[in-house]
Amino acid sequence: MNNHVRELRGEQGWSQADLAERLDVSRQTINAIETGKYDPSLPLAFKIAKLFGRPIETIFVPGEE
Amino acid sequence: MNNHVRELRGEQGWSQADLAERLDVSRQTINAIETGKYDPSLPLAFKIAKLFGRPIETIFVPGEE
DNA sequence: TTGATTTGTAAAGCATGCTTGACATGAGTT
DNA sequence: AACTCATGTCAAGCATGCTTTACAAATCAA
Repeated sequence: MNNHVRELRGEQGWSQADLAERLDVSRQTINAIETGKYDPSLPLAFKIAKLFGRPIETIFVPGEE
Repeated sequence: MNNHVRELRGEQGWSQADLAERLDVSRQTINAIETGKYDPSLPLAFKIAKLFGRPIETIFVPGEE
């Protein structure tokens, strides 16, 4: 599952630590998601989508590696 | 996290076992999601949304218990 | 070049998602 | 009554998501 978290974070000028704090998760979790180590849980995906003001489907893209 | 899986499944006249088979998961997984025992993973949420032809946000509703 | 920030990564541990197998109950048949 | 199907639930086990701590490498400012 590919995602656009890094680009969206970059648009806001946020570090991984900044984003982690806003989502109330660890910085390593953000890094793991951005580097494709694993997918977020559904609740975390919702928090990410809400923070960036976009539908989940426009941030996370299944089927890609 | 609340969801409308049971209603959507009912509209199609499918049993939990039917839906499980279409999603390639166990019947117990469907039952657990419908009864609110846990949320699906993000990949499974995508499969459910695709099967019912609706956005994830219209099937899963965070913030409710 | 030194120092501060950012990112990547690793290990160990706990929490959650999903599996198989099994059993109980209720509704509808025959 | 006996049978079948759908649903709920439990236990044990494996896979994944997330945590903290820690350290290394890259970037940029001064």
